[in-house]
Amino acid sequence: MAAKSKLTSSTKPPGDPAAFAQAAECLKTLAHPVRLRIVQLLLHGRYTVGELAEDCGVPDNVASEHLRLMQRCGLLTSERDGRRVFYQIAEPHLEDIMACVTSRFLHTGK
Amino acid sequence: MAAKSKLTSSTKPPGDPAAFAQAAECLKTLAHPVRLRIVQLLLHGRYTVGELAEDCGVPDNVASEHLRLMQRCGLLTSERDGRRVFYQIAEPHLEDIMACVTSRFLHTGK
DNA sequence: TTGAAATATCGACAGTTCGCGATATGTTAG
DNA sequence: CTAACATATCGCGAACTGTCGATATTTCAA
Repeated sequence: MAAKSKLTSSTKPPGDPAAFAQAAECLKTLAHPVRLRIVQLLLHGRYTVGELAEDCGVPDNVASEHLRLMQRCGLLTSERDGRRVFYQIAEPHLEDIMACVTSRFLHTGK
Repeated sequence: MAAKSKLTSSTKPPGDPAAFAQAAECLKTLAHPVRLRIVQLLLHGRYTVGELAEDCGVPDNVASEHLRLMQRCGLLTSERDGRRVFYQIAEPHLEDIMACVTSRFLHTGK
């Protein structure tokens, strides 16, 4: 049964490769300056595509694509109101993750 | 002075674009299945390049490149011991972020 | 010294991502 | 109806990423 020598590990945490793949995809979706900013904004209020685009300094269609990406990933949901579309946070853990990111990079804490 | 109408926001969180760019780069570095697994392992113990490579199911040189990426980003540091090289966590916030990721994707909690 | 082990580096390739311009869809007003 | 507005989608090209094979470096052992 070939007991592979365990050199340094005391106990290795279990890790389902598929779960890591999924987590990586989700993080990759988040790992973009504009998308991070969008998430931060949506955690604090309700915004239309155009408002998000303007704040981020990108054209509307670019913002729309970022939003679609995050929606496909399950991070956001959208809701139409007349001609406008409002996006909102769908994944509760985004708040925790953004808190980590914020406390590290935008030492907004304090 | 064109007071731009604030439609939906109550108060927008401040956001330094450069900070978001840096955060995004850091997250992007983390956003890879192998690198996530490596970080998880290093949070629990001390491993050589070869051990990490074997656990992740990738050739040694590939693991080495992933480690170098994370080192360049400031996430890890390395320490030589004979022919082996041990990597370790350099960025304290990695523990928090991995906790978020773990609780979402590897509901190892409970 | 020579050889083998552990890790690192390099060049090249396929695959992906990003942002753009143009166009398409959907909605409201006149 | 038509026109204007808000958002979404498509195709393209430039830039980047991940992986591989081959080679280089460092270290130990005999």
